[in-house]
Amino acid sequence: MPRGGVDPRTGGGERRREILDAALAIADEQGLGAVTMRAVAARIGLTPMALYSHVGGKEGLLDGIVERMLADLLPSLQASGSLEDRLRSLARAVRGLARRHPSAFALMLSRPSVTPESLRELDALYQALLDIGVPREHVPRVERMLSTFTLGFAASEVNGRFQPRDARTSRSRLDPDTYPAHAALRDVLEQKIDWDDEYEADLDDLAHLLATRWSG
Amino acid sequence: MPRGGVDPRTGGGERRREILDAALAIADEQGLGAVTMRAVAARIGLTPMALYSHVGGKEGLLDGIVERMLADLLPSLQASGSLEDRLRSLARAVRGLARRHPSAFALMLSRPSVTPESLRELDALYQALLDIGVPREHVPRVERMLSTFTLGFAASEVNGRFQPRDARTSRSRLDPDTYPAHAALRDVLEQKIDWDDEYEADLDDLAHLLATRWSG
DNA sequence: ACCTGAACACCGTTCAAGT
DNA sequence: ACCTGAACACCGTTCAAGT
Repeated sequence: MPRGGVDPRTGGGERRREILDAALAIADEQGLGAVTMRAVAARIGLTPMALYSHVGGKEGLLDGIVERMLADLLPSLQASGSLEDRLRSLARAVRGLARRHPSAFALMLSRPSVTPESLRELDALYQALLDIGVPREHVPRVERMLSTFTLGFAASEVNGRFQPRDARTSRSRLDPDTYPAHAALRDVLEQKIDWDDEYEADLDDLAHLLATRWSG
Repeated sequence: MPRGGVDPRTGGGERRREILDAALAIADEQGLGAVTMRAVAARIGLTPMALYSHVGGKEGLLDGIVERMLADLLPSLQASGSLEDRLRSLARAVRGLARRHPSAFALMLSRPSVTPESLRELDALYQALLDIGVPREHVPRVERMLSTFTLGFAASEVNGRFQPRDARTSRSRLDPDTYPAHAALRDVLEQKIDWDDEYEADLDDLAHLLATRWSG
């Protein structure tokens, strides 16, 4: 084992960045399944084996993709405005990230992020929650709750979990006896959904929660 | 194309169930990556090609795994007690499902579920939200918000997103100048987290939201 | 330090054939 | 209807070798 050497999974360098950008581009164009050591290498004119010293292997390659995506969120942290505006700005940035990288975004919910960039983002979130008045001992938990919802919504949207393939047609033809609530909500369920509006309404609800939970 | 035939991806039968159970068992024992057409076939003494008439291919196999997991949630719907108790019971069942099938659970966030079982679960949820007093036009959105959080929390927990590999050691050694909020929360961040407690606290928050949002 | 080339043990899936 | 067997075009990774 290369004990004294540089960790092959995190070693910096331009080549590493070039590799990760190629992997992300392939994911965007052809899906995560097309992100292959061979395909990534070919896109930048290398042999598959050349990647190993830069990303360590397939798993390291996927970790690196998450790292690159998180870097995209940094600018939204410098947004000005009220605290709530900055939280909303970050939440919107997460959703925008999911729409830019719909296939790769799934990785965000499955891999812990411990890069310096993500920690800075986390720190800004902690500070915002403290300033809003969330009790110290609840701050990490509330951050996890908000990030879980934010990531989960974006992932659900881009993965199509919210849009069953035959939703509008079959949902209206459900048997009212076995699915009474569907029948009662039939007109609501047949409405076309604007996901921008839905997301903003969810953020309103969460802001309401933060505003009322520890004030009464 | 077999236009008049039975859809190969949804065709019932004991063999299909046997195949899906084998796939889920392999996912539980060796991870989702080990769920291979060849491995699943071998476990029940078949040739890989024999699976195609029952699940339609690799994608259909993964859809089937979701179908089998959702079936596990049904019993929790018959729970008695108050409406809030039944919602909490379902939320706990989702988390329990994730812990029984940590590897396969990731599929739940990426695939829309339109099987009859999942629709019945959805119907019960709609009814509960209506009874609680959520306005008709908000019910589908609130259901999506709650299910997104519930699935996202369970997925984050079992995937390790909440537990960065070197969390307790490195988090306490962060530079206070670049990570001021982490420094301010240092004692809180060093506490050991009980995920049962955290989940219940989150459910309390969401119940608070439902109780206050449309009453004032 | 960085990269290549050949080889190994795997994949999912098509196709023609059996009963 | 259900299953098999051989074949095809892929994978990630090891290893020995080059510069």
